[in-house]
Amino acid sequence: MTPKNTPARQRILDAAADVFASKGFHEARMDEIVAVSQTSKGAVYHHFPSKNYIFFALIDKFAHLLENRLRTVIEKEEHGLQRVDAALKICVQTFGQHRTLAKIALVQAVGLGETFEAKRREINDRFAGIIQEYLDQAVADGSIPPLDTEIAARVWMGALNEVILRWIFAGEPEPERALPALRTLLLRSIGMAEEKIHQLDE
Amino acid sequence: MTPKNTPARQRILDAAADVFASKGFHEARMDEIVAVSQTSKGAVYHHFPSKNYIFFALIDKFAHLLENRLRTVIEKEEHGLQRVDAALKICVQTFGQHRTLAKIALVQAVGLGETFEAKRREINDRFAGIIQEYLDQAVADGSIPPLDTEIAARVWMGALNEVILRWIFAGEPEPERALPALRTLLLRSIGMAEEKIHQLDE
DNA sequence: ACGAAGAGACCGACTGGTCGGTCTGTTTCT
DNA sequence: AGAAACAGACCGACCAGTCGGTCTCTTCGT
Repeated sequence: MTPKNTPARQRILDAAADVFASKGFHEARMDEIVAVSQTSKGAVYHHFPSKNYIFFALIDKFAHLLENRLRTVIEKEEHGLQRVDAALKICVQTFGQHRTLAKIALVQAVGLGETFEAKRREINDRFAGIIQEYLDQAVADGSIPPLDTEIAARVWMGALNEVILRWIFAGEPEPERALPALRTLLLRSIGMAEEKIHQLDE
Repeated sequence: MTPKNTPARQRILDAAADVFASKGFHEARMDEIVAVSQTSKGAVYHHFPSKNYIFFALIDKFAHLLENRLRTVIEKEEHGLQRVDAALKICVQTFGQHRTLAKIALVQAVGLGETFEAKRREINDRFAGIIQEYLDQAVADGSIPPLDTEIAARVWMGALNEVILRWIFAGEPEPERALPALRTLLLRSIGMAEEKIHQLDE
């Protein structure tokens, strides 16, 4: 079972998120997490077995949150087009609500050792898989012309990733502003008819 | 002036590239670079002031190589469409020829401290700028409809990045195979007319 | 021609600060 | 009382970088 959330435990997680997000995994010092969380070395190691574990926990938490939201929102919509729109919106919204976790998952989790990389790839692939799944449906029901959905899924992930990243670092363009442009670009890329795309703009 | 290339110096750089690429910056041990390069601690620190410096040097080298090739190849072509095609090709080709450097630049350089991140962003922004520049030209000469070229440039970078990354880690799909699909997706995304895109397929 | 003197490449044992993690209490619940 | 939660002093592995020294190779005075 997942461990219960004592207030201290939560404070530690929040502190860790802040420190990891701003310093990166290696530069983050356990002592700083201790300081920011206003607890102690003892408390931290009472609740968590290691630095790695805390980092993993944060990433996992975010990945699950995003995946659940995505699946929920997507299943609610009927047609491929609305699904895409809803999915993009919920992604941007979730990243927006959790900037620090987003930064950890997208930036700080990259370039660590093989152990971390495996985890990261696994999550990455799962999301690419989700996108591909729905693209395949869209092809099957004739909403879009046939295409290499594997590549398309990667292209979409990369694009979204980059736009979010840009916002995390530069603070602009705001996702809410970038979203329509992004949506148009992505839908066009898979050959969606121009009229259909503009249906969403009402 | 740039330091002259003694054989030892070059061996150290090559070794560093291998070790950094496979282990990441922090996990890479100077002792391993020493071992792989078949030199010694003294030799390494005789040629380079620090671990950071070597890492920077490798990234810079690759970024300049890529930028030069890009500019050369692009200027050689007349029309927007051919330029895009040539640019994509040379990117993929360059990444392909330098897998280890590519991995360092795209993966291992992420999530290090503020110092590294600044450098990385600077390079990233420069490339995004290049893409945007040519997209703006294409809009100006009427090859494509008006659009938010800043977002479009980021989308392109992200997409290319992700596809290359996927290949670096999974070994497939081969860029040569992925390239046509990628090209079609990207050109469609900016509203290039379908007939024009297919002109490239002859 | 040739040896001394210098320069620069290179070697590797060693060091010293750093930081994740532990351990011995102390306090606070139940 | 007993256990869980917490505090913080302390440990010791680890590793980037140092430093005294060696080994060529060139240069130059005689």
